[in-house]
Amino acid sequence: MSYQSRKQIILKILEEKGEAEVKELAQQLDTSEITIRRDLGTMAADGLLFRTHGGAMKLSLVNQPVSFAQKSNMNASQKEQICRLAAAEIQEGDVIFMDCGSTVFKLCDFIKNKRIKVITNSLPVVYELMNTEVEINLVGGEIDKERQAVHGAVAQEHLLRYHADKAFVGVGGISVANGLSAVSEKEAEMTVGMARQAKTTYLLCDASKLETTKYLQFASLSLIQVLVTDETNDAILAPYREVGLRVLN
Amino acid sequence: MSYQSRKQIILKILEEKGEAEVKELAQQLDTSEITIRRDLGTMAADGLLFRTHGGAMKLSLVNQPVSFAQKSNMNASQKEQICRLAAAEIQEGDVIFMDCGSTVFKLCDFIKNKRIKVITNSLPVVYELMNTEVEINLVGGEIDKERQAVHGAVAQEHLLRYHADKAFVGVGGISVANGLSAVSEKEAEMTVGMARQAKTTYLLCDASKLETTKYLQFASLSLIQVLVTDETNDAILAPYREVGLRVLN
DNA sequence: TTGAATTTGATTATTTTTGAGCAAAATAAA
DNA sequence: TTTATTTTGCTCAAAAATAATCAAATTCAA
Repeated sequence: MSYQSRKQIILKILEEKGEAEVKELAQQLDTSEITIRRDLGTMAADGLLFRTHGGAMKLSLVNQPVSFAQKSNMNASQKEQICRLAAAEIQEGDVIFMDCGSTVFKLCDFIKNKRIKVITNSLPVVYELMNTEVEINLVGGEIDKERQAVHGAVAQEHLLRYHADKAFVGVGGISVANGLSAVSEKEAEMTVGMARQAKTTYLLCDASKLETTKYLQFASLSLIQVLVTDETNDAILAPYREVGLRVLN
Repeated sequence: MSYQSRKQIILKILEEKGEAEVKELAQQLDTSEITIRRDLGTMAADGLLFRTHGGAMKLSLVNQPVSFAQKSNMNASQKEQICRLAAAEIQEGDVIFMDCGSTVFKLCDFIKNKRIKVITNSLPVVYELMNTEVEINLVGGEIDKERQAVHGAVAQEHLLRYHADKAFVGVGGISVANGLSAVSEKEAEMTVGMARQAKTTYLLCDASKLETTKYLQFASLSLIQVLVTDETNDAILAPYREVGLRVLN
């Protein structure tokens, strides 16, 4: 049996079991341990597996990339509903902004198969869309590790280069009286930046944020054009409609 | 039986079984082993199959695309040695460029605990440094999914805003006669951009790339100041020293 | 038919692959 | 830590596969 054949079998075994020992492989492939060791050596050099003492492991078990654990599992069903509504607004060929909020992140699931261009400052969004049809443009600048996103002056200037059909943004709080508010200046800055460069700005906002105000009030309601929410109580939504907002729910 | 008829049968057998041995084929086609070897040789040259020792395999079994993760694990120990040398050059407080090569990526392991600032266009580098002390600045622009990196005109302009103490870059090939060469215009552009904005440019280059030239020749040796390599043969390295390069090995 | 070109097979030399033994290194155990 | 065990890397030799060379057989075209 040739090296190539053994290689296929070893990879298959690793794929199934995750790891394997030299002895075990030698027995299964009916060859000597030294041959297996040599095989594992070259395969490790080719980056096909991770060599351990006494055996080998599947690569993905060793160097798994940072997983972007999103807080997006909170209120998952509400967020999904909001994103379903938002995604329905997106046309093939659109250029859209997506900011770094957890609700906006969920939108990824609904646009993976659309042929659109996404401009974002959110690393989880980039990661999520990496293996899809979507073209991605990443905002450059300093990375805010806490938010897993790019913020700052250079990021703002980067935004100015682009114009998009739609911007999808999140927010800390929204109220008819006080407009939009945020918990972070950075996020507020990015929200404003994207909204200014987009024809239409969609605010994705679950019911718990309606009629709340966070510490930083940063823009009036006129910054956005569409409010997408899971709130069903028309008494709460009516005032937003009255000031000219389109409301999707 | 003619070569053409044997060729059809061999291809059919490979299609069914995935692989076959010379002996086995000689028996089935009622001919000598040397003839089969000759057949397999020409067929492999024509790209119809993959030649193994003792036989042949179907191409689809062998030609799997190599991912970035695999590339970065190829020749891992050489790359580690190179990166250890490179990392020793980095001082606390430095601002450094890192490009999107797989050798440069390995440098991440050695700088995680340094208090430095990294400017990069490589997403794997960003992910790898996300949970470390390192401050990260991400080059903005269009994402090249194949290379998992940012490239293009906007990325170039982004680079111009920054100056760094050191740039750590990879390359497709390097030779005293032809200078630096690459397999992709995008990578070459980024390499030049980083080198121009850095006081000192370090080329991380494993021995296999020394004295090779890839299809795109994009800069002379004067672009870089330091060559970091695992090559130990001074006869090969001497010419680089003679033209004024500092060589670390 | 003749003769040139091609294909095939045999023989030998070279290369590649494999396995064994032993010292060095790494891991586990005390 | 020290000691014992396992695993590995190394060199060398045997075996297998291959390449190279040359001769025989076949094919093809006048």
